[in-house]
Amino acid sequence: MEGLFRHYIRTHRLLMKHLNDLLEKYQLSYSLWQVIVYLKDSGTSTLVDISNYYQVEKPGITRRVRRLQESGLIKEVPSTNRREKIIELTSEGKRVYQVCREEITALEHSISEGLTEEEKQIAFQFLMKIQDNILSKEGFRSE
Amino acid sequence: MEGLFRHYIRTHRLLMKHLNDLLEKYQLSYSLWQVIVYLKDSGTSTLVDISNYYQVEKPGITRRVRRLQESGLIKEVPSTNRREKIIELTSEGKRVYQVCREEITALEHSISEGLTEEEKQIAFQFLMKIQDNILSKEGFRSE
DNA sequence: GGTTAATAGTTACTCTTGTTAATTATGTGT
DNA sequence: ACACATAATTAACAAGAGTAACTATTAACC
Repeated sequence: MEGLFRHYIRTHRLLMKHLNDLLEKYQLSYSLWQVIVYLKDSGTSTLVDISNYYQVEKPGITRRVRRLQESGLIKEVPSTNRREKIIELTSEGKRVYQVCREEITALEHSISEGLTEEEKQIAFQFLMKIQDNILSKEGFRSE
Repeated sequence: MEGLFRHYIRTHRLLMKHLNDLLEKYQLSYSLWQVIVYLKDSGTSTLVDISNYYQVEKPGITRRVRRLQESGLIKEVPSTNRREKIIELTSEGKRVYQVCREEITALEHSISEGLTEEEKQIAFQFLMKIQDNILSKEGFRSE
């Protein structure tokens, strides 16, 4: 299968460009969107949780969270633990999530046009398999 | 197909990390590797050709080419046209290409382990279809 | 043929994102 | 009580991409 990964990476660039164009309208980027999605799913979270989930170093998450806090999309939840910072979406954050979610879903549909459910299913399995293989490779060198 | 694109992007991060780790051993990165691959396929090229192919702005290509020239992997080809710069791989560049090519192919195989040719074929078609859809979307807004 | 317009490449600057290392503050375990 | 681990932050740095402005050269056209 010649060129599979090359096309994978090439397509990624195109996709990200569209996603970021879309999110830019809301003063967001994909990296900020990831935090929003994570909070939408988890309700509340610490920064370390997000760091582990996306495998991004903590300083990166600190920056993302600061920017989202500044734009009023997330807020800190009062907690007895004064070491960790627990955050959640504000109501404005939830609203923005909904709006973007719809736009992104529409984009995804238009991009998947002409593909059958079965093809998408196999593509999904392909991704999961690759992910597994990479992660198990990493496991062997103890990461 | 819920989460298809999320997984796509997530997997991309993992993949790039491995590719860059591999290329780092040769003082390369994926962005430099792209130029090498393009020159391997095309023989000679101008900077604008590369810029168009990868859809990266010209200053980015200028930077990549400068770095590759400094490390002696590409060189300028004498030409009558003094406006455009025609470049090609040096013999050292071709040697490095071969070495990296083998390593990358091995990495790709290990990452694709457990997938049938048919599955890879469908995944490839999936990527091509997405690419087409995105590009035709762009076409409509005249890019 | 000479002026105008387009093109190739570069430079300077900015932005986003990510990394490592060091620091502070707080919590846990023994 | 003390040593150790953990959460978060700051600072410094690097890779990569983008825009705008500029130079030099070529192509186009009247």
